[in-house]
Amino acid sequence: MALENNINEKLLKPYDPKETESRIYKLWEESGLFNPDICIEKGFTEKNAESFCISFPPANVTGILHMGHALGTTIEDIMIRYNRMRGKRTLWVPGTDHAAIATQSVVEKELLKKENKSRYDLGREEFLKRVEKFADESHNTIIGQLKKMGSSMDWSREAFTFDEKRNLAVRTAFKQMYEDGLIYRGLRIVNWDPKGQTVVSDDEVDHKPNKAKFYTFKYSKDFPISISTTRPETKVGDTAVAVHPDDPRYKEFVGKTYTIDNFCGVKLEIKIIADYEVDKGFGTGALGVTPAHSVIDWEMAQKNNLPIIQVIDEKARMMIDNENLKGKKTTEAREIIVEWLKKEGLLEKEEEIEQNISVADRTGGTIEPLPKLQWFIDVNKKIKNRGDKSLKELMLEPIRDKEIKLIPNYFDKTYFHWIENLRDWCISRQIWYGHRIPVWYKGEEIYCNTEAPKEDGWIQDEDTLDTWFSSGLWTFSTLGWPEKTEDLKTYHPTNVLETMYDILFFWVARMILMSEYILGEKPFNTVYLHGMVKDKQGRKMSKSLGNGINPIEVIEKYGADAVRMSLIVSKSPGIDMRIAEEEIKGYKHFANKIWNITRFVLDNTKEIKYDKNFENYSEKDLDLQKERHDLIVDITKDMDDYKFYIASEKIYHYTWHQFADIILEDSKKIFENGTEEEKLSRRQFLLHTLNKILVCLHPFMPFITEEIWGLLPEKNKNLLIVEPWPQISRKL
RNA sequence: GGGCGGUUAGCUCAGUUGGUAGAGCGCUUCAUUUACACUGAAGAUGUCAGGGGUUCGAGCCCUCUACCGCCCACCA
Repeated sequence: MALENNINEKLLKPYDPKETESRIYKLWEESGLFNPDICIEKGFTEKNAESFCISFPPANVTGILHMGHALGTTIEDIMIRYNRMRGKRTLWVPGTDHAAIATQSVVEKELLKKENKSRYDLGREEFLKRVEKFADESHNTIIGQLKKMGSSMDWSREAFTFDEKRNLAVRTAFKQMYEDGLIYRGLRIVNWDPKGQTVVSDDEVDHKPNKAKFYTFKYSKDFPISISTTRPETKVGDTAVAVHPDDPRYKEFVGKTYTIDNFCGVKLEIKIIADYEVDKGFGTGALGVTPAHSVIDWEMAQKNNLPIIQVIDEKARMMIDNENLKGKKTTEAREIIVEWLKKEGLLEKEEEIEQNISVADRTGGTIEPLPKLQWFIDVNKKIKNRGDKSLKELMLEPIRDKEIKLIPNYFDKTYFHWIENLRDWCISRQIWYGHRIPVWYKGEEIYCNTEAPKEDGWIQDEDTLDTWFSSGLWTFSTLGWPEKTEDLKTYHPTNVLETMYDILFFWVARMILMSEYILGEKPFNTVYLHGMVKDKQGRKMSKSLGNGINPIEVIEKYGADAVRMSLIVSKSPGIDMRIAEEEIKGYKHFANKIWNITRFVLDNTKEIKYDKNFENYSEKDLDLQKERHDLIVDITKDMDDYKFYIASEKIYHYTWHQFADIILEDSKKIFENGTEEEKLSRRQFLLHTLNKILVCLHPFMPFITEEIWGLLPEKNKNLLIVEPWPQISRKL
């Protein structure tokens, strides 16, 4: 009897993921089973089943997905598929993020490169059209990529951080915070990015090491105190010199004011003040106070009632009324002033030092601290209907009280540290792509609401919101808030938030803030933080190094199942991982192994009918059954503990090195020399074990397992995605 | 400056409540078409970074040190 007639011809050839995966994904989509409502409708999920929900971290519409996205998506899909198989009412909400500044920067860069134009050349309306077109294209690419990874997301609930519903959520949240006095407008020294022409928050500033010249000089020959600086050009804006109150060298001068008639052509009034912030041991122990261009100096100016003179404008050019300096770039002005100091014999010392310079993380522009009127969220104000707690406390408490569990838990400490140092969050941006601030002005009057005022003459604030404001609402804005929807009731708080550790502050903290403040509940129970995907040598994958692995390319080559396994097996949470193509290739071999296991099992069991409840196992097979049962108990526990890296390795090891290498080899002997009872027992065992392997492996390798599931001879079988996970006794 | 993490086989990493050191890849030898060569069998490889302590017993707990990595702050 020829083999070919009895088992599917597909199995005679090596497993072909490329042919299989798109077909299987389509099958799933057509079944509708990614949608929990349909699972209930079709009877796969109990209506009152416990819910399990993950909000997919909305992917930035800035281009294509990278390996990090592939990792996160895989981990989440594993959790979703596992919980769906456990019978839970399981929802994975997909979405994308408009990513305001990130997306705008990408489009601006392209515009400059291709057309040599700035956004101002196009104007707000035309520029926004370009951004939207780009965002739309990126969105489509991203959705396609997520499907290729096998993500079992409920596409009917897809959301975008900048669609109509989310925009309403943003306006509603803003209004509520404004009315509670948590959002206020204030004049502050902010991080101004001259390149992006916008303010950025403290979290969006990176520090880069930089060699700088450190100059020590006096404002004039008669001035009693020398000061030091790396930025002489700001010194034309000085209004004081601060010294330590206990510094004997300068005590006698404190309180006096000196007039310098000519400091590089500028007249200065310098008051000598005492402040404990000053470090006696640094430089000359005296600090030239520039209130308009330094945060600490600004604070000193407030305390001492000093005049504030802005000398640098938004384009990082000198705005002081002086013919030598006006309109000059800060770097040019620096040279002019240093030359002048040299000429006048005022420069005492010039040394090279290592310092850090602040740059905007998206544009790379050098941050210029400037005083500006911006919108802030007050993190310290007590909130009446939240038990007089501040936003800071609302963010801190769920983590401190273990109501939200971080995996790995050592991130708790990092989180606390960040909260302790948290200052008011600047939420207004001068970029164009984003949620417009729902505030209108008419003369001195200010109006804040979700809709524009009806009367004429009101002008809306030009600014847009920090992108993290809308992402902060994500766990509940995706479930329909501000409407009181069924979804919101059923799925919030969500169960798990899975993301990379680098946005713990940007995003995770902001979600806790928003959910605790607006809904009075946590946004999720567990935060699973994954590490960064690096190349074989441990370097960050980047375009400039050209060492990135494109997930889609490797999926084409080795299959999504193999890519998923390579990202999961023995890769612990929170820890950066290295990935090499050979490793992915290894799991393609594994897929083929499973394929051939199936071929062997089906070929050797075609005489019998699979009996799920078969009981007459031989003694040997009872031992094997026990071993298999113990393994499933183990794996189930690992899955419940979020230890996918261990569970996946165990099932891999069992499949290849126990089932294939030992049990299948042993079966050949039984089929040759065994009794009829032994043969029947083993045949039933093989079929039963193959079934269990497919089930347990499904969350990790969904495509091949579903494909084989469909090739098994049993009739009336449901899709594997809704096959119940094995029931195990928890007694042991 | 403050904080966090790491150091285990040649490489990449696991190692549950303390109880005889593990996996994958690689390497050596053998098997040569057997469900699978995208294969199988056998094998070699460790001062668990170092010192000290607790314990009957430490890779794991405590303590000190060294080195690597990351985060936050930032001295003008």
